[in-house]
Amino acid sequence: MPELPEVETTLRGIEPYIAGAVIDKLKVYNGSLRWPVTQGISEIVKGQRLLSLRRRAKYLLLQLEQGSMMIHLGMSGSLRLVDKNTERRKHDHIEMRMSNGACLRYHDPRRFGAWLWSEGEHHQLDHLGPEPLTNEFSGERLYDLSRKRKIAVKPFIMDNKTVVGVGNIYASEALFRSGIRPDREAGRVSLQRYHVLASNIKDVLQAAIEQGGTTLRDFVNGNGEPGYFQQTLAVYGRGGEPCVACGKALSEIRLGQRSSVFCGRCQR
DNA sequence: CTTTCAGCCTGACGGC
DNA sequence: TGCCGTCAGGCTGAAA
Repeated sequence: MPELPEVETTLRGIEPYIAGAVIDKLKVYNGSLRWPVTQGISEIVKGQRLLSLRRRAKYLLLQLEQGSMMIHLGMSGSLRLVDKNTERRKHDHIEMRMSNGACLRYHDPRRFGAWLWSEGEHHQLDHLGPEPLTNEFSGERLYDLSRKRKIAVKPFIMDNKTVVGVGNIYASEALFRSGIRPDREAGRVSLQRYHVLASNIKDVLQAAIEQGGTTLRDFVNGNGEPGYFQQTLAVYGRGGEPCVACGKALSEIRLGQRSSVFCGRCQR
């Protein structure tokens, strides 16, 4: 499940091999993704130079001479660079061949991802909050946005309007590090504690991005799946197991349809 | 306005 | 062995 660090790692992994090259061919084998892949995209992008790549939230944006392609990896998507003769795997839905020989394949078993072209803005980006690793995202922002909000703090920080790129794994870990219960009302967390939380969100994401850097070579003839799983997770996926800090069995509840694991002693 | 929730999809896994 | 139900989860859009 790619979260922001995995998307950032994917960007850094593929960018050196395809930026500046011309798209020779884009082949869509199965365009039935989260939204249908843009009609006629192969003809639109053929022969266009890929000018630059960037990331916004968990979206990858590929700037072309005319318009841009926006890719989302959804729950199970990945991109990898392969030799063009490599046999296509099951769930390899899109292939992009470049003038320099690079061949990029989009793999997505659950097809929750997206691959769209637009001449102008991609409206999915219209109402996104700030990037977590910028100064726009801060404890003050969390505090200000949460006043009088009854929503639990965990779904509050996972809301893309609050801050982008904080999925279930990193929300759970950041709350544990901050000693805040995930089901606490967002409006009942102090400014001081939101400072700590914002700082921990930045730290866990930054650490994961740095770890991702060690797996970049996997994007060339590798599986294209960066190793977020290598990161030590204190609570995520550990319901019932002992807290790494105090030993008490970790609690597991559901918030906003997502499993939430926390320590009832360390988090208040 | 805020909050909740169904639905999209496949693979892994547990129970029988 | 295989069948069935459940879970995983980002995001949207509709309902409450």
